[in-house]
Parts: sequence; C-alpha cells; structure tokens
Amino acid sequence: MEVDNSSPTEPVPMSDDSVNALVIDQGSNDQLGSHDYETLANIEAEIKSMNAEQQVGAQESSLQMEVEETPETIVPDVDMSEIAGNTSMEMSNDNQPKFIITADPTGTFSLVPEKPALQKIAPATTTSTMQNIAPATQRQAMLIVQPSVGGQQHFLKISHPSSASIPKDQLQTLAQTIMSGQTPDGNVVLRAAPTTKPPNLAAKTTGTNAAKSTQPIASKKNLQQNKNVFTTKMIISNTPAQSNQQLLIATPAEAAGQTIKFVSNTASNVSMGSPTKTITFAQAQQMGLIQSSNKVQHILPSSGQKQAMVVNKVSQPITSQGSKVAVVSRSPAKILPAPPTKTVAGNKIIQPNAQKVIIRQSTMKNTGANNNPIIRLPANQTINPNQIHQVQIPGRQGVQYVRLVSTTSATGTGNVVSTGKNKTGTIQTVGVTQKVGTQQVVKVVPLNTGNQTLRTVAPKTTGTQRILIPAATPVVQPKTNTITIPASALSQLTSGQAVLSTAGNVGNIVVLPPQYLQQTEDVKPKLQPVTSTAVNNSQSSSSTMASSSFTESRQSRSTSNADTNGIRPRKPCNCTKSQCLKLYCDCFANGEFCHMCNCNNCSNNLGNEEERHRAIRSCLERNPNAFRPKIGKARETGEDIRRHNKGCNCKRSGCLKNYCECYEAKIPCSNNCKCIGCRNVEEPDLSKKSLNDLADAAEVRTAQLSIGKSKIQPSSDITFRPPAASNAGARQPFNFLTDKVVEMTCQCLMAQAEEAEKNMLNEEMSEKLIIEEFGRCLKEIIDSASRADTV
DNA sequence: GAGTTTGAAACT
DNA sequence: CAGTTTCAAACTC
Repeated sequence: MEVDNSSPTEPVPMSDDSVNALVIDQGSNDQLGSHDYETLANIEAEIKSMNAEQQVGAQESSLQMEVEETPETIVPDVDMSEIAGNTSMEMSNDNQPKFIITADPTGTFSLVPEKPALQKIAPATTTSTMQNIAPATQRQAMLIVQPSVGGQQHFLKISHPSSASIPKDQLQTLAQTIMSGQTPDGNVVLRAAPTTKPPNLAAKTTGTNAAKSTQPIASKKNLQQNKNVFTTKMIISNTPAQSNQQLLIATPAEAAGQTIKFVSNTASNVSMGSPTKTITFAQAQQMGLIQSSNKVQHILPSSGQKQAMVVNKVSQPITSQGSKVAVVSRSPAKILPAPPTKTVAGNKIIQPNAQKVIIRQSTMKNTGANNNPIIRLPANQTINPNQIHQVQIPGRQGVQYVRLVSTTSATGTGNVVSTGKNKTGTIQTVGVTQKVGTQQVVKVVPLNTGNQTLRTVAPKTTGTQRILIPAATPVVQPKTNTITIPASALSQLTSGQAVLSTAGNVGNIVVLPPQYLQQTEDVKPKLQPVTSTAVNNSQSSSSTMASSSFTESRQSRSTSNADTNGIRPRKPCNCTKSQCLKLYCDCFANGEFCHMCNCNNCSNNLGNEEERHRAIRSCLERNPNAFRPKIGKARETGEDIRRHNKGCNCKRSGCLKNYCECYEAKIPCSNNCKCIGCRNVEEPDLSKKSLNDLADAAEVRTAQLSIGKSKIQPSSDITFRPPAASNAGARQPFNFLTDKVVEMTCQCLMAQAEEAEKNMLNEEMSEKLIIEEFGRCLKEIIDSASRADTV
C-alpha cells in the first residue's frame, strides 16, 4: 500500500503482535509541555463539571471535523443537495450524517458514525460505552473549530465548557500548542499515544496537566446564531501516553468564520450554558490560533445548494529538536467532480452545508462485539493502494469489497471505503489500513445502511486528506469483528477497481477512483506496493502497469492530463458508443467514474447515477462476477500462482500482446484459457523448455543444412503451451502435438535425413538415424506432457 | 493521427 | 451454449 509520507517525521515501528493498525508517534518525550498540561488540566477540571455543553456544541455544528494526522475523508463530490436532501443552509442541521474517524488505544483507526461516537464522548448521555470511553475522571478537552458560514459575521470562537474564564495568555498558549503541535517550551504535541491500556483505564492514569480555565469568549447563543458551523474538534488528554488520549489538531478557519470551541469530553454533569468565547478571525490570528493564511483551512459560505469541500489541514511546524510531530500539514482534498458553479481557489475552500466529519482517535477496543471490524492482513501481504480487497464482515451478508486508498500517512495508515449489500440494504464501510510491523490491518466500519452511495473526493495537489461523507444519515452501529484476509484473498483483488456491490448482485458502488489518490510528488510510499509476484491483480488495461509501482505508473502516464488540482485520471478511456456504461469501458469495469477521459456521451458519472446503477445491475445480471477481479490465485505445486479466472480466448496474438488479458496481467496462460497458439507460458516450465529445445534443435539443424527458409521462430522466443485443457486428460501427450510441434519434429527428421545423406550413409543407416531422431522427438513430447501434467 | 487488428463484451 | 456483432484498446503505419 502506498503511503503518503508527507509527514515530517519518520514512522514509529509498530509492534507485530498487536492488532494495532497504526502506531502513532509516541515517546516519553512526546508530551505536552508542562505549561500546557497545566492549562489543560484546569480546563479538564472544568470540563468535568460540564456535560450538556458538549452535546450542544456537537449539535450546533452541522459539520464537525476532527482533523487528525492522515484522515481520508470523502465528501460528496457534486451536488450536495442530492446527497443531503435535508441539508439546509442551516449548518446547525443535525440531520446530516456525521462520522468520526477514530483510533482505538492500539492505534487502529476507523470511521464511525458520529452519533455513537459522540455519545462516547458526551457524558450527558451516559452509556456504558460512553463511560467506557470517557470516564468521569478522564481529563480531556475538546477544541472545536466552527466556522460560521451562514451568518454575516464570522467568528473564530473558542468555547470552553466551563464558565470560568481562561486567561488570555494561557488560552493563547493552549491554542498555539494545539494548533502548532508544539508547546512554547519546545515540546511537541503528539497525537494519542496508543497503548494497550483499555480506554476506561485512562481515568486511572495520572495526568499532570494543569490547564487554567478560560473566560468564555462567545456565548452559546452566538454559536447558535452561527449557522453552517464547521466544527473541528480537538480532544486533548492530560497524559500523552494515555491510552485514550486524543489529540486532534483542529483545522483553523478562515475569515469565513469558524468557531473554536472547547467543549467537555467528560461525563460530568454540569449545567449547560457553557461559555464560549468569540473572537474575530483577526483576533484568532493574533492569538496564534490561526497561523497564517496559507496554512489555514478556508471555509467559504455556500452560495448554492451544491457544495464542495476542500479541507486543508493546519500546517504544523516541525520541531528541530528531534521531537516528533504528529500532526502535519496536509493539502486539501477536493470534491470531484467539481461543481461547475464552483471554483476551488487554491486549496482552502470549503463549501458549507457539508456534513459532519469527525476524525478522532477512539478509545474503543479493536475487538469485541461492539467494535469495528478489523481486517488483518497477512504479514507477508502488501496492500496495493488501488486494489480491491474482498472482505467478509461478520454479521453481514455478502462480501465487502474494500479498496485501499493510498493515503497512507507516515504512520502507515490509509482509509478504505467499501460498500456492500445485505438483506437490510447497502452497507458502506470505511476503514483505515495501517501497517504494524509486517502486518497490515484494515479496520472497517459501516457508514450507513441507506441506499445511497458514498461520494468521492479528490485531494488537491498535495496532501492526503480526504473527506468521506455518506449520503445517507441512517447509521448502523457496526459490529466489530476481526477479519483476516488471507493472502489468497488479497491476490484475488483487482487493482484499479473501486468498491463494488456484493452478494445482492445489485447495490451501490462506491467509487474511489485511483486518480483521486494522493499524488504528491515528493511522497514516497511507505507500504511498499506489491511486487510483480504479489497482488498485481490488475484487470485489463491497468494490469499492464508494473505492479510494484501501479499507482506511480498510472500517475506518470497521465501526467499530461493532470489538472490544476493534480488529479490525474488513472487511465482515460475513449469510449464513444457505450456511454461508458458497459464493461468495454475500463473505468466502468473498474468501478470508477470517468474523470478526465476522452469518452463521448459519458454517463459514467455522478450526474447519471441512476443510469449508471442500472448499467451496473445489468452487468451483474449477466455476470455476477462482472466486477470481480479477473485475476485470481490458483494453487499449483504447493504455491499460489496468479492466473486469469476466466482465461483468455486469443487466437492470433499468440497471447504475446496486450490484447491478451493474461499477457497484459503479466501472467502466463493457464488451463482456464482457450487460446490458440499460445506462447504466453511460464518461462521456467521445464516441459515448455524441452519443447523449446526441440524446436531449437530443429531450427539449428535446418539452418545448418540450409534447407530452405525455416518458418520456425528463434528458439529463444518459442515456447509452447499445450492446447487448452481444463482437465487432466487433456494433458495427454497427443495434446502436445500441435501443428508447430509436428512441424518442428518434421524439421528435425528432415535435418537428420539431410545429414545422413550428406554423410553418404546408406539407406539403412539413414532410416536408423531418422527413426532415432523421431524417437527422441516423441520422447520429448511425452516427457513434456508428463511434466506438464504435474504442474 | 488514422487505420487496422484484436479479443472481450454484448447480443442473438 | 455457440455464433455473431459491437466495442474499445492495442497495435501498425
């Protein structure tokens, strides 16, 4: 899996034995400064005594974001009105789906519906889960950036659960610490340090934070007046090494107005009306909440129903003290296709009415009935960023196809989006892949059960952030299980394919076009892409790419097609008649939307979703496996080999041109193939080599004897594969008597005859030599057949 | 870039 | 299921 290594820090080695998908930078010295701890502790103490504020705070904003290191969020790329029918300009609309990307104590990330997640951090609705995650003694503060979009005035608010006041200087210090990821005394603020400690033990940890309370700068009323509030939450724990520590760096708002709000994250019961401080954007900048314009996420008011979202993370200074910085700058993501009425200027535009996206670290365990499923990949498996992974999620019917997106951060995380269908409807999942030592883990969480698709968003020029917003509000609390993807399953995944519907034969398609992948030039993959022998199960055109650099290849190929946003199509199609709604179209076949293609009359886009879905259903009716990988794995001679599931039917290309799907996938033809005159055989095949030698000998002799012009091709280029045979009986020697073999055998015999004649041998001796030669040829053929039979 | 070849997909 | 047609990619010039 390709990793976006834009993080300024080196990844921390991950433990192999853990299910942890991600290990976040941690260390004893990776802590908040004492000053910050003091500040935070005070804040936390006040948070304890507050409960409702946080809920209100959560509800006030219709768009909540907790931005953390490498979130991959997907937002509706077009027509937001279509997605969120109930999304009004009122940003306080709470009907919008909200999701939180969480990370459990072990570092496994997942995207979960906001509601349950919020409950976990909202003490007011005390539940067992919540208590488990946010104990009353837990010291956490939450920083919420809420851009007020609907109103005329735009504020940057810092609300604190407590009514007590926070000295301005301390508030500034805290804010700076949070936003910059670095404390005034040089310490680096790290994201949660995953430990094996269960979340509910967090309260037992002794924190040293001492935060002073702040004076509210904005009232809750102000918050409510701010419609279209964009909220970024930052949860800070008092102890960095705490298992449930959550430190999410808020994304600063732009002048459009945001609110930074401290809300309680504890379960304490305190009356509402938590004070909120409201400051202007300029004030915020002054205070250091917003560092600079180019590092600030801009959120612009929506001017229409449609909206796009570009989220840009706050640039975090890199400490020169060797400390680790968990939060790094990210480039924005862009919703695609971009609404025609909107232009994304630079990388800082966020159009409102977006739905809530909360990215936070979770304190949930990664196993158990109430947890999100974790897909554990074999240690020797490498995740192809563009590959579809077939996942069977317990508790759900059908197969989930998970596509790993190459937005991996320095910590080796990436997100996964999938959709599937069960009896209750489509289940969309979002997961995060991470690499722990040699093991990769994908945690999958269903997004909703509605019959709606996820939208895609393309990152802008740099950065790996994605926004994922489900179209439907209904959310099911996922059953969390651990799923292991065997190597064989991985191998059956097809790169270039997006998420597909599953068992139901029909279903939504969640498309995560590879061209939307992060394509930072300076980013070096951390999780190495598959090797040529691994899981380059590419289909059709995509398979021609070297599997070891699948993404890069595609990128390099379409560099000229890169738009201003750096979004490159994986491989533009040129369909003219199929409307890109048939499998002729590679984009469609790969489950992707056409983007920057050269197709005519294209309907493979969001604007024709209905038509597209119909086409998908049609394809699935014809062939339920239509969207499944064509390249699978077969076990032969004790080892897994890749092979075309269906086999090719080449007749004239000799399976040595890219017309042949096997050849294109760089795999030898197999028994599944019905090709004629196949020469796409495995090189080390001894049987083929024997025949090759036979042909070689024939050619050499023919040449030596100058017997006309041999049609035999150079021996080095000749390999034979017996005619297609799907059963063992077909491996009989006579099946090897192809025309060419016969021809070459005759050449050998003729050469022998010529030689005998040349040597002036008598007829008897000549016959003897010829017969002996014939015997050798037959023996070669038989041996080849017997050897091939064992393969 | 236009025309040809090729084989998968779609159709009958 | 087999034969034919359609289609778009691969290939050639």
